[in-house]
Amino acid sequence: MARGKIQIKRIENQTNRQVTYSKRRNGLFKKAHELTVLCDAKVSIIMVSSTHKLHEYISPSTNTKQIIDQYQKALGADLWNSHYEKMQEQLKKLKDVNRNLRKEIRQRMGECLNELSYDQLANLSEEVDNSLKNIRERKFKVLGNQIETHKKKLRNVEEIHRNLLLEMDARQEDPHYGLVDNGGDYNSVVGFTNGGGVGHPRILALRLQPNQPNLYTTTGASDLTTFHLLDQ
Amino acid sequence: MARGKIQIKRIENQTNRQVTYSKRRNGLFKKAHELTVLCDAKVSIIMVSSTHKLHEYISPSTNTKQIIDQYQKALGADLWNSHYEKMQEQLKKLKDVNRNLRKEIRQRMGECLNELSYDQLANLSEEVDNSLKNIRERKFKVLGNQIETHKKKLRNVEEIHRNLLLEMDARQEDPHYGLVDNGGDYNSVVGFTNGGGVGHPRILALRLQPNQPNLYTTTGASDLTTFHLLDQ
DNA sequence: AACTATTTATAAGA
DNA sequence: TTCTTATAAATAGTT
Repeated sequence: MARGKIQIKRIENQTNRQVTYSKRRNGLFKKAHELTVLCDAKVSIIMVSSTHKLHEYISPSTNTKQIIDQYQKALGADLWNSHYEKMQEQLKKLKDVNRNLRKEIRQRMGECLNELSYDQLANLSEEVDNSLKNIRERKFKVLGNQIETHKKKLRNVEEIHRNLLLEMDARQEDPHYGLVDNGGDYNSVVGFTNGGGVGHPRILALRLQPNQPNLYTTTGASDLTTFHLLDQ
Repeated sequence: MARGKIQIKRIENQTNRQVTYSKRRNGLFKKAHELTVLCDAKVSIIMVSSTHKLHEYISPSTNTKQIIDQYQKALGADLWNSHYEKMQEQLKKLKDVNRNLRKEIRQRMGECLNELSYDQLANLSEEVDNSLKNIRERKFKVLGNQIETHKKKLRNVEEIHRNLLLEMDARQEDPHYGLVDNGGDYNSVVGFTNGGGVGHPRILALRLQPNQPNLYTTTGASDLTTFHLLDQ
C-alpha cells in the first residue's frame, strides 16, 4: 500500500512477515477502537500469530467473556452450554431432593400431615412407632452401658481404697514406717489402676489428709462423692 | 478520512452511525483477512453493534471455539472457571445438606443411633414420641371425618328412600297416578339432593323399575348397595 | 449503492 | 523496533 502495491498472499520471508504482522495488527486494533468509539459498538479481536503468539483487542465498555457469552447465545451455540446446563440440572435435582427430604422429616415430626390420606397416616404412625421403639431400646442400652461402666469404676475405686486402708494399718503397726519419705509412687501399692488412672492421684491426694481418716470407711455417702469426682 | 477529517467520537446521528458501522466493519474484516493471508495468522473478530446486532470474522483456517479455547489456555483462563467453581461448590454443599437430612431421617427412623449420646437419644425419643402423638391425632381426626362424611351420605340416602316409599304409597292409593307420564323431574319429590346430586338420578332410574318394587322395603342390604353406588 | 476528495495505513527503505 | 515517506487503501460526505 505504499512504495508499491503488494499481492495478498503469504509473505514467505519470515522477518518481513513478522514485521507486517506487527504493523497491521496495530492498524487493525486502531481501526477496531475507532469503530468502537464512532459507532458505539463492542468489538473483540483475538489473534494468533504464525509463531503462536496471542494478542487481543477488546472494547473498553465490555470484556471478552461478555462478548463470547453474547456470541454463544446469538448462535444457539453449544460451546459451553451443555456443560452448564448439566450442572444447572444437577443443582435443580438436588434442590428438589432436598425439599422432599425436608418434607419427609416434617411429616415424621408430625407436621404438614394435611395432604396425607388415612392409609398413609396409618403407615406413617406405625413406622414412627417402630422408630420410637428402636430409639428407646438403644437409649436404654446406652443407659445400661453407662451404669455398667460406672459400676466398674466404682469397684476399681473401692479396691484402691481397700489397699490404702491396708497400707495405713501397716504404717500404724510399724512406727518407723512413717519416717520413710512417702513422696513415692502410691500406684505401686494399688491393685490395678484401670488404664493409667489420670484422675486418681488427685483424688488420693485429697483423701489422704490425715485429719479425715474416717471418710474411707463410710460407704454410702462416700460412694456418691466418688462418683461425682469421676464424672468431672 | 475523506472529504474532511473527523473526530474519533460517537456519531450522534443514528443513520450516519449505522452507515459508518457497516462501512468500517467491512474495512476491518478485509484488513483482518489480509492479515490472515499475508502473515499466516489466525484472527477472530466478534462485534456487537449499538443495535445489538452481531457480526463475526474468523480466519478460514480455524474456528471460533478453537480460538477461544486457545485464548483461555493462554490466559490460565479464569473466564468460566470461577463460574464453574461456584456451581461445583453449590453442588457440594447441597450434597452435604442432603446427606445430613438423610441421616436425620434415618435417626428418626431408629437407625444409625450408635453415635448418639444418651442425652441426644433421650431428646430424640421424646421428639419422636411427640411426633407419634401428632400423627395419631391426625390419623384419628381423618378417620373421624371419613365416618362423619359417610354418615351424612347414609342419612341422605335414607331420606331419599323414605320419600320414594311415600311416593309409591301415593301411586298405589291412586290407580290413575301410574298413567301419568313419569319422565318428569323426580328431584322435586326428593327432600334434598345434597348439592346437585349428580349420581342420584341414575340410581333413581335404576330403582324405579316397576317389576322390582320390593327392593325399596329391604333396609339392610339395600343400604349397603346404596353406599357402594355413592362411593363409585 | 456509487462517487471522490481527502485522510489514513502501510511497504519499503533507513 | 521505530521513523520516514511515497503510495495504496479506506472512507466521510455527497449524490
